[in-house]
Amino acid sequence: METYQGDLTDIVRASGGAIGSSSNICSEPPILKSDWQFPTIGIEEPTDYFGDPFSIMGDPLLHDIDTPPVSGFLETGGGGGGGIENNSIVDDRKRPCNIFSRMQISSNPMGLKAGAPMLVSHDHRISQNSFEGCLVESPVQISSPRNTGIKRRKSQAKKVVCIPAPAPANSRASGEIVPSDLWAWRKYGQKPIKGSPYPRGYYRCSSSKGCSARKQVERSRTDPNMLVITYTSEHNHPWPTQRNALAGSTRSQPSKNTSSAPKNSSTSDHHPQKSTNPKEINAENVSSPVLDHGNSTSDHPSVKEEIKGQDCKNQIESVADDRELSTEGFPHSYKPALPADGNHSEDFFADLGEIEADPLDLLFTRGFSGEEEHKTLNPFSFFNWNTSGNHNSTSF
DNA sequence: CGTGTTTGACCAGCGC
DNA sequence: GCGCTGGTCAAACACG
Repeated sequence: METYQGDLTDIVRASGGAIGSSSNICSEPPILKSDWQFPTIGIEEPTDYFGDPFSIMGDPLLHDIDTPPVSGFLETGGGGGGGIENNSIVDDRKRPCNIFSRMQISSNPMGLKAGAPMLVSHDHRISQNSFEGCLVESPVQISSPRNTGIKRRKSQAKKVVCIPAPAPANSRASGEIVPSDLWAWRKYGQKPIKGSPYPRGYYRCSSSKGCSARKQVERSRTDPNMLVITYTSEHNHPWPTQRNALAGSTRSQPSKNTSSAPKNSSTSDHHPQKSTNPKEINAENVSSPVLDHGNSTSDHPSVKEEIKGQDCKNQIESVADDRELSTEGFPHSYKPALPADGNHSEDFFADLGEIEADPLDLLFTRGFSGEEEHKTLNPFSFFNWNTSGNHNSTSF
């Protein structure tokens, strides 16, 4: 459970454009809508542990939960693909503390087991306002077998987000997709998944040493253009003021990797290989820091709701309709768990500015071209994150 | 030196 | 209980 802030954000971002397009969401590059506006939910104070800005918000999902929507909720067994397998989360969701409770379970984005039940919730509050797309929540315990007592598959809560693979811009030459987010992620493993031509990459938050936030990135089996990101655990720290991860990350070309790349190449996964370039790194990380806590609101973009076993693409489409994401895919309501002072945001983004091609960059600069500068400078303004909870800043 | 990626091996959960 | 599979570790290596 951790904050998925950033991650989701990224996702959103990545998917954002896609969302706009109906059918080809996955393949098409994000399209920015000038008229799009973030939802004006005024989340003002991040809170909850980990600074979940959304903590203050009621659990949108609960609503759904209470009212069993279409399909049952999924409970992820943790295991298999994305962990979206079982259903049983409901109770947990109601828990205030459970971030995942806020999340929605998406259908099997990955095209995982057909039988796997997925939870879908449509909370308009979320979906429309926050972009939460389809998050899958599964009770997952964060576990690291070797580490402390976290158990692996069993009950870890997971959030699954399906997002369109980042457009070429974010992708590497190799074609790898690199969604980016503000959180620093370090890849600690990659494994081929049975039944899927694409390998799954395992990432852990490197923004903070103690952070247990993890995410899994893999391509959708059904739609290679879609990336399925599964978040596990929450960030135990606010959000990276600095991207430490970037430090060593810059490998323009994995030397070894190059060689190794080929291995992966087989998988053709985009995400898994993060690249060396900070940019790439960012890109890879699908989520955005901000969103994490978030609820999943940030996810929306790609997130689809898999109701009825539709595959991601379909889901996404539906989502797109509902939510008109910004091109960026930022969650409307999402607010980063930043320190109250606005300075951080600036600094933070300032750094971002350094990253070329950074999705964020694009968002703030290109995407919103024509907008007021301050917006560009202050990303949060987009989200109405001002303490005042303004709505306007969000309008693009 | 710090951080990231790659990759094989290990371990545990799960299904039969 | 066994085998399969997924998740994580840790060594080796690369980059700035």
